[in-house]
Amino acid sequence: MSRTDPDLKTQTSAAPDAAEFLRLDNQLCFALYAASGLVTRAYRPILEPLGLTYPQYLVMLVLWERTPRTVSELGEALNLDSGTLTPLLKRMEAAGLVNRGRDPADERRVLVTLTQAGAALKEPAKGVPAALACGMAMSPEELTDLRATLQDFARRLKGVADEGDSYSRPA
Amino acid sequence: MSRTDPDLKTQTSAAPDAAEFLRLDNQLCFALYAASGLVTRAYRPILEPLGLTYPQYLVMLVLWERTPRTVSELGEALNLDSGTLTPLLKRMEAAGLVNRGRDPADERRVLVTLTQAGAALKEPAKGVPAALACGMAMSPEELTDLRATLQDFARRLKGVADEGDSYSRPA
DNA sequence: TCCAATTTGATTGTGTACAATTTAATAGCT
DNA sequence: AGCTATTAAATTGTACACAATCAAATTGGA
Repeated sequence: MSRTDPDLKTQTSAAPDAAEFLRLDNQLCFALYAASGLVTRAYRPILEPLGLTYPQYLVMLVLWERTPRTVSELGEALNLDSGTLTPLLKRMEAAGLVNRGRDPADERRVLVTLTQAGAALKEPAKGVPAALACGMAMSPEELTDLRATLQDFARRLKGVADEGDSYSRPA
Repeated sequence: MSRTDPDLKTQTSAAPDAAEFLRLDNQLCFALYAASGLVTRAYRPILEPLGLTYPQYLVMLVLWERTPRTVSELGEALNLDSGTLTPLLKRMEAAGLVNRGRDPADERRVLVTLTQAGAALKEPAKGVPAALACGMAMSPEELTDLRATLQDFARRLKGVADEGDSYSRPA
């Protein structure tokens, strides 16, 4: 018995019985969890010269599309709440990438805009996707399929999460 | 022009030009990042009654398979380093789920074992996969395909990451 | 034997993440 | 106007996550 597989339990996928079947989504969720960590890790050395972390890069992608944005708009786009975004944006402000200021029309809102340096960073950042893509070597079809599957998966999971915390729903 | 899509830029996937093509893996990586967050969120209400977070649940899955395990074995299985695992395991020790002790044969190693309470938690935890799976409603084929694709994707990404930090390689 | 290189965890510092609470401001109703 | 409910961020507290560094133990020669 020389199984040297370090994964949770990579079955031979021959004939999964009941117990194994239940383990399948554990494997799937873990695969997702692990792949996400690898994404962050893969981006790190590429983004480091730009002075960005991966979540900060995602914020910049949104801001490069259109600006200004409110904190809640960023949160909706990235699936993050203010408890995550506020300190993240403060660090980006300290780095001179963005400005934060209250919306005069509605003082509850905080408008996030790009500084000149932040806008200028778009140019060197154009090489980022290629730098990553050249390493993973997936075909456009594979990329498209996986993305579509993940988005479908995410839509279903969002449903599960919404059922879970019933108290956070309008009623 | 009434585009109300909150995503980064969900194209119509008609005829991607060069710029759009480069954006594809941004979308893919973000989809992965977002889906991973949703996994953690979906597990939260299910694991909360067991007193576990999702990473802690992953550690328990490994320990329920076989015990004892060293910290580095856990790290290899879960793709986490000691800086993450040490405090996590200490919290689990404080919660009475695991014991930690040096290996008499090699004092550098720390052996993690299950307490009675930790081992007993396996029973109620058996309902966890079903609780999650019943909500996402994916066919076994879909689950298997997505898992396989993700693992393939992860293998390639691992390659990219290893190229990135060239200083962490043996030489 | 002795000692340099390696291995293994722990520690430190920074940066996400999110639930729960708080604060401030707007909107809606009477 | 005055009051209540709602909304938007910020804050607080807890929990990952990893790079860099440190300390202790083991290993492998010379």
